Amino acid sequence: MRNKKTSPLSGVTVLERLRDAGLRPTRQRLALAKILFARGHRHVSAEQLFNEAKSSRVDVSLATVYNALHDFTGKGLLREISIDSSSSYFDTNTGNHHHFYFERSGHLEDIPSEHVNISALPEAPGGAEITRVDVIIRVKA
Amino acid sequence: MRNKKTSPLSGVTVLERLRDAGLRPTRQRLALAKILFARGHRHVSAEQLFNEAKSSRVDVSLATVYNALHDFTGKGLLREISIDSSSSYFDTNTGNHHHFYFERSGHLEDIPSEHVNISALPEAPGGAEITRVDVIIRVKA
DNA sequence: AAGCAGTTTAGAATAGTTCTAATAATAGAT
DNA sequence: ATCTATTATTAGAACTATTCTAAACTGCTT
Repeated sequence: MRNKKTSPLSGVTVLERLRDAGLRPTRQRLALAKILFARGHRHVSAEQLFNEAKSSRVDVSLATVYNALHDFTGKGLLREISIDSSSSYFDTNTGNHHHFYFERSGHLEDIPSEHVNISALPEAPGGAEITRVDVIIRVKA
Repeated sequence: MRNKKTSPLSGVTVLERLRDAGLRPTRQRLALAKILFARGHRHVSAEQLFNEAKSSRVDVSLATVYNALHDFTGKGLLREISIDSSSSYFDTNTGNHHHFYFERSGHLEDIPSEHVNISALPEAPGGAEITRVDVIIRVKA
């Protein structure tokens, strides 16, 4: 086996990120995490990630892609979004923000939370704790 | 032929509602519409509606339930909501409002639009038209 | 009453996701 | 380094929600 962990920047950082999250940095998880976190924030479906992995000659099964996405989500590295019941998206931006949803293309775009101002939020019934507030602006495009 | 149009939203009114929407008031659509619109607003899944129909000895196929839900949605009698990628809900309240989503039970509850105040909505990219703005408040219950 | 477009239906098909249980890899102790 | 217990990966089967198919039926107009 070549390629120990001599990769420039991405390799090591991604590895630390997995370790810090308490996830074993396996070959597959590292490869997927690199694809996910290498560049800026993105929204991916399981199928998309699976295909990208294949294209970059990373050999992972679809089940592993699902496992990784859920593991990452469970540890707060990703956030799951279901806008359209046909499939889920995973957002690498786990901070507080909202979304434009382009109905025609099914594409998502982040809206920084400062750009949306919500006032007068109602109390949750029975004093239940609010997990989060999602604002989805659907646009016809 | 009792029960002609004694209650505001039963029998005849439902029939008129379908006709006005340009939908043929078939036996099945009438029965489903009665279940949906008889009482106050509600959120139903296809499976739920199918079961309620069975319980009230209305003989409809699951395919017809799906057809009806989509036809009603297409004509503005219902509004589709996908919060959880596992299944869709149809809301008999088609007016402007938002939702509490109870994560544990998967239950939905309406929030009148007056109870949420959104200011500073961003422009849609490329001047695209905004179809609607959904606010989902997820609560841990 | 007759014809036809619009509906319904059972069951097959599909899409996305999860499960199974066998195999392999990792972390930590030796 | 090696051993071991634990955790991860995998192919393929299974599952769930939904859509499709194509044949039978119904409500509407004439």
